[in-house]
Order: sequence, then structure tokens, then C-alpha cells
Amino acid sequence: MATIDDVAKLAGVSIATVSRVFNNSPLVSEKARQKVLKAAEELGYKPSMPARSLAMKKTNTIGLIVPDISNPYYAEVVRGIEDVCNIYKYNITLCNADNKREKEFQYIEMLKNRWVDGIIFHCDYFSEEHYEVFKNDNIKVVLAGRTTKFDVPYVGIDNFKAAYDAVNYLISLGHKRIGIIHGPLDDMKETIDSVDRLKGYKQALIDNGLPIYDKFIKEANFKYKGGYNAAMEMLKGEMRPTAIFAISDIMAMGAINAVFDSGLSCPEDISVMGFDNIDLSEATRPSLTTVSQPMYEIGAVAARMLIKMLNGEEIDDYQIILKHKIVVRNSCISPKD
Amino acid sequence: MATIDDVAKLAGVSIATVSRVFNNSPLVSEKARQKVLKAAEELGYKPSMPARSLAMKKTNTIGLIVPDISNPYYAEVVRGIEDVCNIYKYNITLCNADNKREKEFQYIEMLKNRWVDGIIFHCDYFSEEHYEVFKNDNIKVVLAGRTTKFDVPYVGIDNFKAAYDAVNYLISLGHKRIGIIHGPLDDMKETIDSVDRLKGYKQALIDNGLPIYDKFIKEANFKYKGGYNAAMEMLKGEMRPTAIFAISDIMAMGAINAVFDSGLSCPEDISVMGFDNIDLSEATRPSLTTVSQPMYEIGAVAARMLIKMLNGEEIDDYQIILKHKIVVRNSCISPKD
DNA sequence: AATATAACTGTAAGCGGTTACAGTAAATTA
DNA sequence: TAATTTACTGTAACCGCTTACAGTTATATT
Repeated sequence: MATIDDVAKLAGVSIATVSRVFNNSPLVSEKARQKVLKAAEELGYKPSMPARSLAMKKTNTIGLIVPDISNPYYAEVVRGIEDVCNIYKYNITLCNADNKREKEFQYIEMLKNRWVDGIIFHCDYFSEEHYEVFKNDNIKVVLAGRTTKFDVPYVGIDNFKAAYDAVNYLISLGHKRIGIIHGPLDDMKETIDSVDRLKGYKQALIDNGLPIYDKFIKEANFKYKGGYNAAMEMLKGEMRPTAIFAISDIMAMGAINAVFDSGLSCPEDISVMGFDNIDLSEATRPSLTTVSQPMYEIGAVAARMLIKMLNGEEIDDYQIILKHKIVVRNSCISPKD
Repeated sequence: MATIDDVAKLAGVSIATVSRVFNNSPLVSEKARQKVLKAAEELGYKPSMPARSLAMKKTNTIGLIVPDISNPYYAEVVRGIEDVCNIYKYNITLCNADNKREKEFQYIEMLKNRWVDGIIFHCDYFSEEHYEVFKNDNIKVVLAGRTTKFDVPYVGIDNFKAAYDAVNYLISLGHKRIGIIHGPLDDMKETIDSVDRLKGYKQALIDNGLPIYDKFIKEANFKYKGGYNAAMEMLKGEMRPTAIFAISDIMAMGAINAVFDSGLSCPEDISVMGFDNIDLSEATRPSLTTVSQPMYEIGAVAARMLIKMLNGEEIDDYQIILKHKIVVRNSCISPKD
């Protein structure tokens, strides 16, 4: 590969001039600029990023840590991130940490050694430990899809409110016995999706003067099968709910099929509501009424914010809550009784 | 951040020794090694990748170009890639090219300037132009999920054979009127998924002495709605197929719902077969009989091959065809008549 | 015409590492 | 004990770029 020296020699100028041309410095005469451009063209020269990074202490790269890219939810977020990074000439280094603390820190360490300009971090739970690491190493970071009590920039949604609204919607339809299928709760740490959504669910019931039945609260693993099994159990026995709120669409799909396999029909006997509004939620039968999360926007806005931070631009708000909304389709109707 | 000089000073050795320690050179005394390690520990020193990359002309980074990460199919492939890259201490730079030639070349150029050690390339159609670019720039590349007639390493599946097997399966069930919903054909270029699968479909019919009806061949866009519309049209009018083969699961889901919305039932009236075996294909009702593509393995094997190439290791086979298989579920049964 | 200014241009010192090569001290060998 | 070998260690050049600073022209000013 041609280097800056080759170009300088061929163009008959110094390497400083070549560098200036490629950095759009105004300190170059038009004549010199043309000579350099011509020489570069001839040699197929493009500046080497690693060399430039070393000299400028800037890599134009953003590290991206997500739990699992093969999950459609994160894939959509990442797409949003990549799109805006591409616009601003940033590159993305992708890391799958599987929500494992150890892997996360390992990746953070590695991204640091690679001098990434900043990190977009997406995890289930942003702990104090995370906070400390980012703070001590002075790493520019924005949290995607998650809020936190720590002083860290983020863009996410209000999970509590979203679940609250969802359950309220079901109640407004006339439902009084509403089940929930939530995700793993760990140690009931705050600000996990599952915890917040579960809280929102409970609060909605309370605010409407409805009782909370433990039998109607089931934990699953965010997978289809998990949703299926949880719903199956919930539907066993005498008293069953008239509606089930699954906090992910995938689990909701499992729930719908569990309803059918229990000899009941959806939505006639049991309404099922999802969360996320993934592409396929309109493909189920019945199509899924769900809470829509703006996944692409979460990614795009987070990336935009980070890039602004890197450029030292003014930022109005470091903690952004994007709006969720209820998408009404066919899986929820008023109960018969 | 501490540099190698800081460590050298603190440890009372030269930077060469520090470098040797971090490169596991045997040319260091145990005493010196300990001093260096201690000093590094104390300063929190880790070698800078950009500097190292410049000196060694190796970035330990692999460029990854896919059409669209938000498509679950590619997301799964990417996960496979990332997992093995992580094992071998490689990093991934992710690029979404949307199957646009221009974006692809732009990204290739950019990855080159970043001195990535190699590229894993996933596109719909690998053209001569692509071949030339990779060849001229002497870029190490492996194609994922795609075969080609050019002399380029790849790991993919045999789309022709896969479609052939799928249609054969339907025929073995007793179907004689089988429709296909394929993807965009462009200019009928070779080695596009769609073209190969369409050919496999036709060949299976021919080999079984069945007629090919144009009416039963519909083009769609790999989306749910596209599959739905294509199936709807196919089901209109007098003569309709008894089975529909959609070359992606998503389109198959559309087809299933089109069957229902036509007042027919699946699989009793119309069998529907998919392609890919994405996670959700077991979540549909009826669950989807489909051709399984080993997406994760495609990614993992491609990454492993590229890394071997980068290490100059021996490689048995530069062109690997992974096995597909028919996954029998409930959406296909024998026709009534 | 001499001087000041503007407009470029080049030299050289980094950026943080790797590594060839030369040097030194200790251990072996003769 | 001297010579040779072994086992480290350090010096310095280099990787390809940026940029401060010191020129060097050409142009404008007095």
C-alpha cells in the first residue's frame, strides 16, 4: 500500500502538505492540492487509519456491547446505531456479552486498549460496579435501552409506565383477572426491565382497586417456550385469568399457543398482550396487541448523543426517555363475563 | 493512560524488555519479567492496540459486511462469527450494506484503510466486480452463506439442492400442484439464493414428471406481507396448488395466514413449507415444516476459516458446503385428493 | 526600494509500540 | 585462565501519520 511518503515524493511536496490536503487544511495552495490529489489518485493512496489514530489519539470507532445480537430486539437497536455512526464516519466494534458481568468487563477493557472513542452499552442491569469502571477509566459511554439512577447518559423507555399503560389498557377493556409473564428477576435489583414492568403491572392493578394474585405472576426466560410453559401453568386449575400480559412478544406468542393448546381460544376466552412490537407481531394469529418500543430510535438516538459528546457539542439532555405506545391489534378484546 | 515508557521507567528496564514481556518472548529473565509485570500492574498499563497495529501491520480486526443486521437470519450468522472471533482474540467491525453495491464498495474501501486483517462478506450476489476488487486489493476474504463460481473461499449451503429436497419432500407426500414464492430475481444472475432455489424447485418437478405452471410461481420480497400477498394471488381462481413452498420462513408465515384468510385451512387444504428454520418457525400455528439452514455454523465456520488464513495455517477446503435439512413439523401433510 | 504582511511549505518531533542488531555479563568449555 | 557460548538487555530505527514551529516566497504597504 502506498504511504504518505510515496505520495509526497511523486507530487514533489513534503508529507506535511499531503497530510494537509487529506485533512482539508486551508493552508495549501490550490496548485499543491491538485498535485497531491493527482499523485494520490495515481498511487491509490488513502491515509492509514491506525497511523492516524496513533497520531491523533482518536480512532473514529465506537465500541458496542450488547447482550446478544441474535436477539431481534438488539439487532434492531444495533441497526439504528450503525446507521447514524455511518453518517458521521464512525465505525462500530461489536461485542456480545450475554449479560455476563465478566464478559462485559473483559470487553470494556479490550475496547479501552483499542482506544475506541466511546462505548454504547446495552445490558440488563447497570450496576454500581459498571458505573465505577466507566467513571474511573474516564470512558465516554451512553446506555442504550436502559435507564439508571447513576449519573450516566442514557436513552431508554419508561418500563414502569409502559407496563402500567398496557395493564391499564387491559383493565379499560374490562379485564379484572390479569396475569403477567415476566423475565428473570435476579436479586430484584432495580431498573431491570422485568422488575420495572412487574412493578408497573402491580401498580396498575392497585390503582384500579384490583387484587393481585400470586398465581397470575409467572417468571419465564424471554423465550417462546418459556412463555408457552408459563401460560400453560397459569391456565391450569379453576380460577384463570381473562388476560395475560407477557413482557416480550416472543413470550406472548408462546402464551397464545398455550391458550389454544389448553382448549381455549384467543382472544375470545383469553386476551394476550405482548411487549416490544417486533416485526413478527403482526404475523401471529391473532395478530398481537402489544407495547411498541422504538428500538431503532433507541439505537439511533444513543449513537447521535455519543457522537455529540465526542465532538464536544452541546447536549440538551443526557437522559432521554423515548415514548412507547400501545399498538392495538387483535389479540385483546373485552372479556365475556 | 500509561505508556510503555512509563512502565519501563518504573520497572528500571528498557522499553524493549517491556515489549518482550507483553509478547511472551522467551528472551526475558524471570526477574525482569516480574519487575515489568509489577510495574504494569501498578500503572494499569495495557499495550495500545493502534500503536501495536501500526508497528506490526496487523490489527486483529475482521471486517464484517452484511446486508442488514436487523434481519434475524444475518443476526444469527453474525453471532456465530463473533463467538469464534472472540475466542481467537479478534474483533469485529460491523457494516450494513443493504445489498447496495455502492455501499458495499464504500465499506470495503473503508475497511481496507483501517487495515482490517480480513473481511467476511455476506451479500445476495457475488459479482465479478466484487471478485476483482478483493483480488486487486489483495484482501483476504471469505464469503458467508453464499457460493460462487469465482475462486474465493466460501462457506454456504447448496440452495439448489435444498429447494430440490424440499419440493421432493412435498411430492413424496403426494402433492402434484406445488407453488413457490421466491425472492427478487434481479437479472437472473447466477448464485443468488432465489435463482438457485427456483431452479431446484423446477428441477424437482421435472424429475418427477410434473408440469410447471407459471401461475404457481410468484415473486415476493422476503417479507411477511410479500409472502401473504403472493399466496393470496396464488389461491385466487379455479386451479390452486395443494402446497406452497416459500423460500423464507417469514414469507411462509405470510402464506399460512393468506391460506386462512382465503377461507381455507392449513395444512388440511394447503400445505405450506418454509426455508431457514428461524427461531419462530416453531411458534406459528401450524408450526412450520421448513428447510433448516445452519446459520450460526455458517458464521462460525467462515470466521474460523478466515482466521486460519490469517495465521497462515493449512486449510483443507476453501469452499465449504454445510448441510441443510428438512425439519418436519405440522404445516405440511398429504393432500386430500 | 525597503519593509511588513500574507500565504504557503518543509523540517522534525512526536504518537506508542516492535524488533534487528549490537552489546554485556554469566556460564561453559577447553 | 582464556575463549567461547549462552542468555539476556538496550539502543535506535521504523511503522504512517499529525502538527508546532521555523522558514520561504510572493504580495501589499509605506
